[in-house]
This record gives sequence, structure tokens and C-alpha cells, in this order.
Amino acid sequence: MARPPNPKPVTMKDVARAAGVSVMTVSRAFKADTSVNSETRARIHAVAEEMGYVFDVMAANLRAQKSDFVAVTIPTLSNANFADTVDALSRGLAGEGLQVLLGYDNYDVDEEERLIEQLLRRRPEAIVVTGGTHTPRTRRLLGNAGIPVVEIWDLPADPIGHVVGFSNAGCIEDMVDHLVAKGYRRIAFIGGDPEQDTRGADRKRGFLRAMRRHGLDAGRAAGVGRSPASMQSGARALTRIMAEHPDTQAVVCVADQSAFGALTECMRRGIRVPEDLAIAGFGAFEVAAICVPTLTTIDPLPGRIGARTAELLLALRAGTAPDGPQTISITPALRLAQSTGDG
Amino acid sequence: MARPPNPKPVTMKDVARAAGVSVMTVSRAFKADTSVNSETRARIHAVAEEMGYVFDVMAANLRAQKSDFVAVTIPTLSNANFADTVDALSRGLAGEGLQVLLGYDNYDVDEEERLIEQLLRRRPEAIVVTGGTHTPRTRRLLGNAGIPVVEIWDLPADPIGHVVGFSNAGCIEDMVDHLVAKGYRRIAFIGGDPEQDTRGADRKRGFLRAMRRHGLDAGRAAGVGRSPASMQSGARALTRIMAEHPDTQAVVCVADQSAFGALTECMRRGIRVPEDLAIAGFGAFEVAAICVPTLTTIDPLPGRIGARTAELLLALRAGTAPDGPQTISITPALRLAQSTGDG
DNA sequence: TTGAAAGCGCTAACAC
DNA sequence: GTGTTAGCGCTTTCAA
Repeated sequence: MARPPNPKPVTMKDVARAAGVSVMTVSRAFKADTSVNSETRARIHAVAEEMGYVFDVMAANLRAQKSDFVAVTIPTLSNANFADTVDALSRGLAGEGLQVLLGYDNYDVDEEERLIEQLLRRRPEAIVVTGGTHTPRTRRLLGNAGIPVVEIWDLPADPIGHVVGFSNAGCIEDMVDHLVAKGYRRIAFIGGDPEQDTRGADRKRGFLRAMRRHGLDAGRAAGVGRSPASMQSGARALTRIMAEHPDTQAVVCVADQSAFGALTECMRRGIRVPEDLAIAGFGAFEVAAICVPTLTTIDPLPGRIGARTAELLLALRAGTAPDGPQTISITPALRLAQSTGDG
Repeated sequence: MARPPNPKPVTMKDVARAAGVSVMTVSRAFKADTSVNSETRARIHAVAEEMGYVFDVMAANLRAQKSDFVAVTIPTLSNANFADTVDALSRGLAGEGLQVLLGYDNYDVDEEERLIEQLLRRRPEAIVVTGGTHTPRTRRLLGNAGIPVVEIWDLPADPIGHVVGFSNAGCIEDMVDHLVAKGYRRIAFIGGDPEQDTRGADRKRGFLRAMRRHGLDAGRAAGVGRSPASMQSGARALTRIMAEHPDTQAVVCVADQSAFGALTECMRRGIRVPEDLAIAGFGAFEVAAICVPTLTTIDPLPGRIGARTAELLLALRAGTAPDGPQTISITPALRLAQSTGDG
């Protein structure tokens, strides 16, 4: 029985009339912990289901001056790590009836500004942004929003509000330290467009800092074009590096995608990994654990970032969080594997 | 100057008072094509920016009885193809001021039901669901929603409304036909949990149908556990298949992830691809085009699915779409590569 | 346990 | 070009 589409959706008023009660009683019947005669409640639910009534969250929220959702921005949908963070965050918030409103900015701070303005128009109860670099206007918008702001996946020098993240520079430094400890000296870097992907740029900064600290040549670097880093661009970058610096012993990559691309290029060129060249990535993506040889990488624990962010937001809502802006530091895990001779 | 968070956000009324005009004039000043004295408009914008006013979309939409968003459900965030579809869809809708409200159901029809109910409560102007198999209640909810419903990534036998998709069974049949034409006879299938991932199950059905049509043994199959198919499970499935059917000549996989996992397992076991074993995947993910050897796969053209869906929705809104439910069939592209000896 | 009135922030419709 | 009135669908508040 395909009834024609309803031009005017059924409202509470319609349900109330049909059930012979006031709208207020219907309203109460749809809240879990309100006092309504249980028979009345059952009748209302039956009538509502029969009429195809769908509760209007927008109207309810307008009146109650809340929105039941948390805005979240990530650079891109096509990244399993951000997906894991969002997933963990969603799960953590779902228990309190909060929904995630997700937006992505394609690694562009101007798009981020537009996106955040859009999201704020929907009056979220909190906003979670990925990364710690923003336009001045974005900072102003967030600062004046009057809601909790959490910057994740980074440890900004000058945070807007709360922070749940890690040092992108620091973990690449750890990676370089590991390689130097293993005896590698001529180490190159693939990736990091400083004008655009701020986390990628931080990672490159970490590389440079570590190389200088060890007194090594930090001049071996190849960009990989616009983020997100692709496997193809990783392969091209490896080609360039081996052309310019054929004696390179190890390559640290901004992401596992570039690292895997570089690895495939080595396979095509007959460069043995790790015997001729060591390769390290970032992100602990699925491919790193299974490719041949397996890739040494850094696991930023994206699920933990999401879970801790959810905890923080719930604590803020409940008023149980400590006063003032919180900074929750996550320690990424070094995952040693075959591509650096650690397998 | 960190001013304390605003407990009461600035409203149009506040801006109106501060600018010395009525709320209606402020309202008009924020719409592009309404007549307001240009000086007045400029003053209002200045005052609003100064006060940190943020337009309340929810309130506007409640009054205007629209929502400015399209609900979209996908199985998972962690899949670059669904991300591409959503991305193309978002872009197509953005011009008309429509925003995507995204939800994911982890390949579970019951979660899908809960998700869709949630999304409908926000009164979307249309709903796009990935896949053509749903619970009876989901079908009822969608059928009675009174908004356009589009099922994508599938060609359901009994569609709820509109359709933009392709035959998951059909394209695997094409792949089998190709392998048979190349002389392969003992072909196995990896993946497809029929109880859960309906598209995966359709692909398996396509495999079985094609094998029977060619009069070949369709008994070589290994599941890969819950969707999404992982690289690890692909590797395990290959191990099982080679144990049970050591003479297998080719493996068709439900997804590139399983195919790549199988490929790595071959590398570890010294099985040469394609000389000893041919491997084919599905999805045309990034890894397929760059791994060694490159993987033969099927490109379902996810961007096109999103773009065509956006076009359809805009045409429906504009009233320029043909009457009745539309079915837009996308033809996936076979991408031949080295793993089947086509490179 | 239930109901009536008021109003959340905005805009359609109608004045002027 | 601008203002006034009414009201979107729901919940807060107060009363019964």
C-alpha cells in the first residue's frame, strides 16, 4: 500500500487530537523519564506509529535551547585514522544522546573557516576541530562561540580551548632518533607541504630538528604535492630522492601512503628494503602491517584520541571536569617492522 | 582578550536593537536577494560581526519548514569509495545550499534502521541510503517519510524510490567471464558474508552464477568474516583456499583489500602472481593501481554515483525530473592490470 | 497525572 | 525600503 507522500508531516498536535489528549501529554509520552499514565503512554505511541509520526528534533531543540549535537571537522573523509577518531568520538557521545555533525575541509584553512561558520550556525553544543592552525577569523569564531572547543590530533602552541593530541614534530623526531641509533646517517624525508597541511609540516619540522640535533645533513627532502599524501606521489618522491641523493640510506615519510608508494617504487627498481634502503611511515594504516616487507610506522592511536575527547566533553557537560582549558596529551606508539630491519 | 563564554548567544533581536532597526530588516540583511538599503545592510553586518552574532539556521528552518540538508547513510567511514561518493554528492548539493548529514551503520541493517530513524527526526529534505536491502520497518519509515528516497551503490529488485547504482552481481560476473576467456578454469572466490554485507553477498552470487553458467566448479570460496573486508582476512582466506584447493588458478576477491592481502600472502609463500595464480579485486582503490604487481579490479565509479545522485535530487527539487521513481544505472569499469596477466 | 499559555529565533505575509 | 503580526513544532512554566 503505497500511500502518497505526505506534503504536511504529522505533528504532535495531530497525534494529540487522534489520541484524545493534549500536546503536552504527547510530548511527555516521548520522553523517557516523565510521568504519564502508562496506558495513556502506550496508546499515544500506538497512535503515533500508526500515523507515521516522526518526532521533530529541530523544533524540540529550538525551544529547549540545545541542539544535541557536537560539530566535528576533519581534513578528509578518505583517511581511516580520522574515521577511527570520529567513530570512537561518536560512540562515546551516543550514550548521552549526542550526535556528531561531521564536516571536512580538504586540508585547507580557508575551507575550514567556511565550514566552521556553517557548523556554528547549527548551534552545536561543542566543537571539535582537527589540527591547531587556523585563520584568525576561525580563531575568533571559535573563541566567541560560547561552547567548548577541542583541538585534536595536535598540540598547538597557543590553543583556543581544550586539546587532545600529540606532537606531530615530536614523534617524527623519535623516528629519526631510532634510525640514527640503528646506524643510519643519510636520511631523507618525503612529504609535508608547509603551506597547507599543518600536521604534515610539523612532521617535516620534526625531521629537520632531529637531523640537525644529530649533526646530520637535513637537506634530503622531497615534497609530495597537496595532502593527503598519495601512494603515487610517494613513488615519485622516492624516484626524485634517489636521483638527487643516490647514497640515501633511509627515508622517513609523512604518511604510510607515501611510504608504501616509495616501497613499491623500490620493488620496481630492484632496491632491496631494508638492505639497500630503510623506509619508515606514519599512521599505522592497515597496509603497513601486511605489506612485504612490513612498514615501520608510528601509531597515533586515533581511537584513543576520539575516546578521550568524548570523555572530556561529557565531563564538561556534567561539570565534573577540572576548571580551565584541559590539555590531554596522547603518546603515539612506534611500531617497528621489517622495512627498517626491525622485523 | 578572552571574554567569558556567552551563556545567551546574540540573537537577531539584539542585533536589531543595536543597529536601530527591526528584526525583519536584520533578517533581510542576511538574505542575498532581498531589498534593504545598502548602507543599512552594511551597518547591520558590521554590528552583527562586532557583536559576534551567528545566524541560527535551526530557527530559520523551523519557520520556513525546510532543513537545508540531505541525510546520507553509508556502511562505514573507513572506505575511500564511499567517501568519494559522499564527497561528490556534497559538492553537487552545496551550490543549492544543501548540506549532507552523514551517518554510518557498520554494515548492519538493524543499526541502519536506528540511524535512519534518527536522521528522519531532523527532517531532511531527501535521504540517500547505500544499498538496497533493509529491515521492513526501515522500508516503512522511508516510504512514509514524504521526501525523496535514493538507494545508491546497488540495483535493488524492489526499490523504495529512486536508484543510482550498479549490479554488484553483474560486475563480478563480467570479471569471471574475463578470466574464463583468458583460459582460467579453477577459479576461487574470497569474501562475502551473506548475512551481513548485502553488496558483498551480491558479488558472491555473481561469482556463483557465472561459474555455473560456464559449467565450472563453483565450490571454491572462503569467507573473510565481518565486513569491511580487511587485508589480513584476505591473506588468511588465501591460505585456506590454497590449502583446500592447491590447484586453484585464479582468485576473485570481494574487495581490493582482500585481494591485496591475498597478494601479500602469495609474496610470503613464493607464489608468483600472475604466473602461478591470478588475482582480481573490486573497488579500484589506490593500492590496486600501485602495488607490485598491479591489481586487476573493477571501478564502480563512486564519484559518478555521488554526482548523478546530486543531479537527480536537484532536478527533483526543481521539478524538472521525469515523473515517478528514477533508476540511474552506472556501468562499472573493468580495470585490467598485471595480477591477471593483463598489465 | 494532565492541561493552558507563552515563547524559543526566525520569516511569510501583509501593511505602509 | 521597512515595520508589524502571526506562527513554525515543540517544551518550559505554572496551575489544576
